[in-house]
Amino acid sequence: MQDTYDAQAVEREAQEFWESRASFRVTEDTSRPKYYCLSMFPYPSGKLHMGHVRNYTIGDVLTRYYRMRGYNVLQPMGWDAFGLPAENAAMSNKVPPARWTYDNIAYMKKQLKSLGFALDWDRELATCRPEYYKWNQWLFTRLFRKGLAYKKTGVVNWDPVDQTVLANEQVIDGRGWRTGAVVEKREIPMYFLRITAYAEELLSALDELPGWPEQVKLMQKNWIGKSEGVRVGFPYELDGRKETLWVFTTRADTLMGATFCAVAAEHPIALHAARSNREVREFVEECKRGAVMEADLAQLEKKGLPTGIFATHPLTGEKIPVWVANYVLMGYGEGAVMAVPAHDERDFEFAEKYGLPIKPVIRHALGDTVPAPWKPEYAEHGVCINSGKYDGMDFGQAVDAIAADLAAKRLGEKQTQWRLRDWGISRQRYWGTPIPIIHCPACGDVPVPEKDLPVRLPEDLVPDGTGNPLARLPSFYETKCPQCGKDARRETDTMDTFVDSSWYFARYACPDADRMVDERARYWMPVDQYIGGIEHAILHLLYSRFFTRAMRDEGLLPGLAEPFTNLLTQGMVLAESYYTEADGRREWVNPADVIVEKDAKGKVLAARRKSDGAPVVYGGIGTMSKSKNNGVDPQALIDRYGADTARFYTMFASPPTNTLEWSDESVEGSFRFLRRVWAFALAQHKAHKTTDVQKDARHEIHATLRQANYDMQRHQFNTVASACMKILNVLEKLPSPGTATAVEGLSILVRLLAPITPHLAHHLWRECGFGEDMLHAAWPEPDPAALEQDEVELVVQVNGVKRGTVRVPREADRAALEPLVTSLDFV
RNA sequence: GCGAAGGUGGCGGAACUGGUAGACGCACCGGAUUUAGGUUCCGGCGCCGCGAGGCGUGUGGGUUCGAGUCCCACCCUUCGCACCA
Repeated sequence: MQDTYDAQAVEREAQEFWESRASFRVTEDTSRPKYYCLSMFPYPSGKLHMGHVRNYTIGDVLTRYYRMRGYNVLQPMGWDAFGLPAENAAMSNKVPPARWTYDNIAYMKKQLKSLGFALDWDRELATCRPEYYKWNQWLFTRLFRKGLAYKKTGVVNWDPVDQTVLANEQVIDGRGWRTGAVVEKREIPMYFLRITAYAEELLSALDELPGWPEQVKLMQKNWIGKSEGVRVGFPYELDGRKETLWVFTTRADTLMGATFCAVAAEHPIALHAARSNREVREFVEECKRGAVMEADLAQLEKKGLPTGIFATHPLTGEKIPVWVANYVLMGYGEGAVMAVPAHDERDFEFAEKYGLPIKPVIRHALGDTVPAPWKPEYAEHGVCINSGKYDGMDFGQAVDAIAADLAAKRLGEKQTQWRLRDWGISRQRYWGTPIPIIHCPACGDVPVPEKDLPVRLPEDLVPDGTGNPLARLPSFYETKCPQCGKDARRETDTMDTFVDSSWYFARYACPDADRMVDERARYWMPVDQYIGGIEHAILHLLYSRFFTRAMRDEGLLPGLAEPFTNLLTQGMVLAESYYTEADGRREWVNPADVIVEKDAKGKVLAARRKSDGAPVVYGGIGTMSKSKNNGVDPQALIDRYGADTARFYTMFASPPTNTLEWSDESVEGSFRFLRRVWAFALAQHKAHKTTDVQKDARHEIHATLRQANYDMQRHQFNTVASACMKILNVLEKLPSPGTATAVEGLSILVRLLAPITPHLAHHLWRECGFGEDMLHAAWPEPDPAALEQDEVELVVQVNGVKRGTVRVPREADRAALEPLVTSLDFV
């Protein structure tokens, strides 16, 4: 055994050992319980970032932990390889996205291997390969024939200078990121997946996911947004034609207080008014400017204009004005709302601003009137007033009565409304899965027949930022109709990359299958533990739940509804940022190049740049980003301290679900700990062995182990790491090496460390003679004799009234304790 | 704007059911060893105070014998967004 801890040598040796034995290759084995541990696959952006290291270390700790407990564990890895950054890189480097992507994959794979993850690389997949995206296309054509995929118009961000569609990300403050031009909304035909067909099931099944964080389930529930209400019709006339303006409301009890209606700028009424009224036309134009991002729209000042059109109130017969308003969205519900200013905050503000009538129809906690300013009580349920025959009814009675009266007039009925909308998957971009549709002038939209799949994406194009190069490539889009054989045009839009990531977990079970998935998926699915960033709490996870059901209903995954049994959402990795300021311009300085000065108590006094000593300003803590130059390259960490230190640090520094704030100093502490472990093991290695048992130390080690076992179960890896440090502290204080307690303590410590620092554990396990391959060493199960509590709980009473409990060590001398609390009684 | 989560020393975090707040690590301070140290070891370390003591878990209230933990209001930070109907 070497005198000093040489991480690089230890890690090389362990990795070669695992490689030579194919330690992590797994097959279906029905004799053992299976455990499918999956981390969200990376986008091949170039190199690993700290978020990857954290994510995959969590997965690897669980993988190795379950392996040591005898499970048949699958941990695969692949690449979410389609997407926008590859096109951007292509534009700046003049290299095809494919080339850039494959180069990145090769480099990042090398990095992942250097971290020693227990991955089955035989199952690697990349979504940009035809063998993979063929099945995106295949499933799409199946869903298309079923009507679960369909075409309609959707709204996109349009850059009028580059004549191209922009992603939300490419719109900055309402302008195109390359051109600076004000972005416009534009409606274009797109393909949608009918996720709303599964809305009810996606919602109700959340109750049967005990292994998911409540927070994520709640966010999904709110996202799906089931609401029970009434669809109400307001008749109106347009150029002599009788029409009905339909709105949806959850507050039909307030219908008698509706004093106007508001429609979206894209609504037919608004468009009609725009033709004859210049003001309305300008307002509609104004609403079209700007991006489609809903978070931005929500913060716009509420504005509107009367359309000059009046609708008839379905109950009173009164004429009420129809306004066009920027806060009404065409994509939600009917694109129109009825406004009840007295009992809705937004309508209240709007009515106040434009002098529209406010008619209270509900008795609320503060009375029968609704004086400004707005009070939340106005929106609460109450008894109807000023509502004619509905006076005195409560919410439920009024809704029932009004819905019945509307139904009698054929102007309404009860309806369930969902917030969830169908999923638009068309992207006017090159680097994605081609949508397998052929547009035939005679036959219409024809799905590509199975025998012609995949529709291959040419891999040698270089986009230039002015639209999809596929649309300029006749050899791609010129084709024949598969039905009639006449000239036809192939669809050039590609799929949203969320399609790729909505089923990859099932493909890992059978990466070489000649079908989308085969029977091996029945063995491995569902994923037992899924790990990934909290930022995917809604979209990716919801789409995956939808896809699993769609695949189930295609007969691909019989009986499977939920893809992920347990979900762990890791927190973001954050870092401090610093900048220098000159002429009002900020230059961001990487934290690695900053020296921080502290006072005698460790408080930060000042910071300066290493190179020239220039003072730098603290820019706060935040996610690692290029713009703030505060990224920490994990490769530097691995090169300097080794993979085990990187792994130990990321586990130890913070509980997995919290944000992790980067700290160079703590890395050093982790490395120092591993070196101490090495030194202790070396001393045992050299020592003369005795059978001496140090009772107190042994007791403390086992107590710490029990706590660590418990913490591992609840995924508190940071306290497991702390437990390792505590055990070493105990071991180092033993009077002499080589005792039975020292040897047993070391074997416990190494086994506890094995999931976190597998290379070091592997090496010490062999050197200290515990066995050849520690992957087969059982996780230390608590000693049943010691399982009895380490502490006993004493109930403290005063005059017979329970005043709490006191925990004392089991060995504590009760007689010695009693005098300290003479006024109390122990029970 | 809406939905979700979180605020504990100089820092990351412990504290399981309401019961000694600050485990473990970092930083910092003191000491020892060392030719030296960005080494190792030992000790100290919430704040105020010479001290006795007082104050302390974002802020302000409340429940309780007892609150980091439960309730109400507010402030701040982070994540998500297809705004609300």
